[in-house]
Amino acid sequence: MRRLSAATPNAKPVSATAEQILDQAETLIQTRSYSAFSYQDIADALGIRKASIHYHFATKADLGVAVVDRYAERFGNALAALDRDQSRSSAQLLDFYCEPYLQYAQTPDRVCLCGALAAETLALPPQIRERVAGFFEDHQAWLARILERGAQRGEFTLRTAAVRTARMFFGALQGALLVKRTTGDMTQLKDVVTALKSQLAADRGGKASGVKGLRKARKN
Amino acid sequence: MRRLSAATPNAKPVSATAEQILDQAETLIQTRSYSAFSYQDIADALGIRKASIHYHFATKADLGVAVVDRYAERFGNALAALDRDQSRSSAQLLDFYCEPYLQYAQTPDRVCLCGALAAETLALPPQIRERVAGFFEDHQAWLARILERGAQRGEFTLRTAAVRTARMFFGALQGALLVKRTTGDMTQLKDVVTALKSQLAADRGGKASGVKGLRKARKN
DNA sequence: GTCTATACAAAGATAGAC
DNA sequence: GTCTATCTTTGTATAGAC
Repeated sequence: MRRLSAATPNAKPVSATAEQILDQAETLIQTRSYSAFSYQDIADALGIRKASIHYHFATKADLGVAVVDRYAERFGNALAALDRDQSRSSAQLLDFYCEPYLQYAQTPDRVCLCGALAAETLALPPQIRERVAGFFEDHQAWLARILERGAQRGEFTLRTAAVRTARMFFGALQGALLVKRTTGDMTQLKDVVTALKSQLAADRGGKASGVKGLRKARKN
Repeated sequence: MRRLSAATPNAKPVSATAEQILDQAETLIQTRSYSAFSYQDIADALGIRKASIHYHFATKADLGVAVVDRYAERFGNALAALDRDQSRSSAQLLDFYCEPYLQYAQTPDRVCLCGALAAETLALPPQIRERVAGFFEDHQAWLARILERGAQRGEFTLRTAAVRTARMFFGALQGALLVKRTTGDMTQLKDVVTALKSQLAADRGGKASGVKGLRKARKN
């Protein structure tokens, strides 16, 4: 288990160029994968030379780590903020969570950075691999927390343990994004989000239905 | 939409070596991705030279296409057979469908071939891309058919249209497999399968519950 | 069908001038 | 910080002998 809020003391005051390199690398990993992008791609995009990139990020692994850290921190901060905000409904929080996925789905070829990296885990430097794993654990833990809370408030009906539902929820979003990009069918992601929400819709029983739903699904 | 049964008239009588090459390539794509594997990897594994591989598969793209075709056909045949078999319950059919995912999950580092390829769609030769898209469409269509049938028989309660549920189901399996491999947590896949089944569990209403469940979930 | 040899391009990375 | 130049390795692919 890892921490979400204090992900990294975002202390690093990276230069403007370094920032642009990170932006490009992030996009390239999301669209073409880590293995398939090169320093040359970034150099071309920014109008600089390969060697200049090595000044900012000595190795490709260093660059990859920096990209994932920045990405995870951005998400981590947003999730931590949502976590603290007790004013919103759990359903709203889930909506917020799905937002980035839906946004990526509107681009022709972007997926979640960590989803893309996960598909080539064994080809990744270990430092990157660990961070991707941490990202997954953090996000699924966050989702489980929100689902649990929503069930207690009677907003949702969980048909199995919150942790399991969270894993299904997360996997479905990641998988759907990959499918969407390959088939080009924009409705893929929307359909999955709709389906996920339908599964969670509270039974017409009222307040205690969340707990009731959980009980009903014994060891299931 | 594409056809499942007559996927390819599996007429090709490939040589023993070609078969071994396909096996290795399939495994390498599943574990390391298409971009990250090379003819050298296969040559090493089989104890032959790179050049020999080119005799069987002129280009890497050709090899990739052959791998995907064989993989899709294997699945396609199995699904078509299940489709024809009216004796099994829909729940059983879904169990069969999940089997390969659970088996991959038991290996340390294998995922679905097409799931792996989807993550690097833009780095793939178009012929491969198209086939992966076809695989996704076929499988989701198959799942939708089974879900629809199960709902009509009262085995399942669909909380939204079968097509949407199928997309959620498929995405969740694919996503979970990727997450599982990265985190190394064997329970990931089992949890998701459990969660998916819980979502489908028929309401205690009896026969007509499938249809009822569908009605209830209006435009949701 | 498999080998050696080789061509050719691209990759990640470093040295050192400016 | 960015450049040119260069090194080294690896990748895909071909030619031609066996």
